[in-house]
Amino acid sequence: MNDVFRALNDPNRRKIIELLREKPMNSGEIADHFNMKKPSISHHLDILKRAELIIPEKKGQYIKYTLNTTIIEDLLNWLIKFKK
Amino acid sequence: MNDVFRALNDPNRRKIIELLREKPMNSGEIADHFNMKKPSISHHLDILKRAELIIPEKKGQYIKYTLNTTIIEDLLNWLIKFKK
DNA sequence: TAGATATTTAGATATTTGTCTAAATATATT
DNA sequence: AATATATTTAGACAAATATCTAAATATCTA
Repeated sequence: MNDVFRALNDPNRRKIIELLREKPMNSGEIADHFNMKKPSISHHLDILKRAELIIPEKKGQYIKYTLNTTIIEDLLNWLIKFKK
Repeated sequence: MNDVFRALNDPNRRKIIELLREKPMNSGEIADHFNMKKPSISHHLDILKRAELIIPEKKGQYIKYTLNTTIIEDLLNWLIKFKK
């Protein structure tokens, strides 16, 4: 759960997962939505990957990133404890 | 939403809100559950307060902290977008 | 009012984090 | 094989963060 909170604790990374909610993208397409150099995007993707919030899939010279809703589900379950 | 994610991005602060889920407490009682000095607890409470995850209420010389589930609700709603 | 208890503020320090540039790796195309 | 495109790795640096000790503030009680 630590990695997930860490990953979500950055507005750029939250924006990335919001983009991937629409459709899977490669890192170049993601980068087009930001004023940030590619290596920084790569760094953010790495943190999201380690939290398993996104799944990379090699497609030739590209890597397609897909949102992993399973982890979101886990987070929802953690939070639901507090409701009431 | 930034302040909320920031506040939750620390295991000690998550433990604090888990404690407050059981019942409201003052900062001394909270501190008893940690190996941390009082000023550090105060710092964490401040971050949780700024995120409005906890509500302080002055009770004489104590301050009683209560969990604010409204903000948890907001967070749940933000996350639900990603489900499915 | 003096002393005790609860909490915060201030200032210091070590660690973590986000970003950059430059270079490396991997795959595709000509 | 040489060049182009996509992505990552390495290394540097400034800013943010978590913790501590010491001191300040607020309230209660004798």
